[in-house]
Amino acid sequence: MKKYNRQEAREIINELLVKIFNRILAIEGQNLKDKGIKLSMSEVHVLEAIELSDEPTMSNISNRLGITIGSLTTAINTLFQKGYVSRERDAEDRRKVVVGLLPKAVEVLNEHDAFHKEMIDSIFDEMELEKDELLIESLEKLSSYFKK
Amino acid sequence: MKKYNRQEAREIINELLVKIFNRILAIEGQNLKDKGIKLSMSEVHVLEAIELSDEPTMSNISNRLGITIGSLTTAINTLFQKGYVSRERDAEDRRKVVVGLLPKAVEVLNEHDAFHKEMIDSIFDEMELEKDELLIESLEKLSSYFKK
DNA sequence: AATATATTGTTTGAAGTTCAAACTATTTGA
DNA sequence: TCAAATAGTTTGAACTTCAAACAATATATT
Repeated sequence: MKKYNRQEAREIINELLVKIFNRILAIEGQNLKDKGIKLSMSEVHVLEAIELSDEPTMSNISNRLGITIGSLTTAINTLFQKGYVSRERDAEDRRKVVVGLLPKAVEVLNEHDAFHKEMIDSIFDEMELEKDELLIESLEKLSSYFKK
Repeated sequence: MKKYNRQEAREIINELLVKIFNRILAIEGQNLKDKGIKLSMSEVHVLEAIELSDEPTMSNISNRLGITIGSLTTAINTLFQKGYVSRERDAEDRRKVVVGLLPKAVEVLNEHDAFHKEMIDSIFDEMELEKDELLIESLEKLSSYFKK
């Protein structure tokens, strides 16, 4: 196996961090277009964040996305207007707004999920990574490192 | 070592791809602010693309960035106006515009580079990844996979 | 050489994303 | 009760990007 010194390793990780994610975003965006889905990637991310929130209030969703509530309000406005999400005040605490996914949104998320699975599967297949326990473990470490 | 099945592995990679990149962007943006650099991340990316281009014409740079030439023109306009880059027509082919980095830009790129190195070093340190040849090799594969 | 076509960039108008700050409504705590 | 905290919305501005129309230069064809 080729030996990597620290400098090479750094450059590889650097490149990975800098370039790859952009490329993935572009690929995903193209996929949406190809399927005739009239949503931007950020709108899809909003839908994902709603799906993943235990209590999908404006605060929780915006927090998960790392944007301000104000920004989220405008995003939800258009998603609501386009018929992707519902919104209503919480009966218990009427300051809160609870957002819900309408069927149209669920459909998009399913397609998006399927696309992701396919992409990752093809990575595994082409790279024969299936049994790289160490890789997965390391990626998990990398992931948790950035959660802080 | 914990065993990961394909489904778990997929979810971890998925999460990595979806979330980490945004976080890194945010961290880098904050770093610029902290250092009093009045540039956005996209502007820094433009400078990086100029640095990495063998022949930094508008086409080459925009191509590397994955944006249209038109978009790049507006970006270069402001970077030029702020004194970060030079621009001049190519003497050989007067259709081309060759962009250059001025000292102010070089300084920013050096700082940005140093920050990246520091970030990756601290990942290595904290995660004790230094000797994970396999990880590096796998990341390289992952990286080259997305270059296609 | 003259003309058509291709290449390289710029400009313009529009849309999308985001933020900060001012504001409204509701809840909680003193 | 009344002040402070919390949850969201609105507004105005900046930034990023695109597509389409346009201008200039270079290359190919006749």
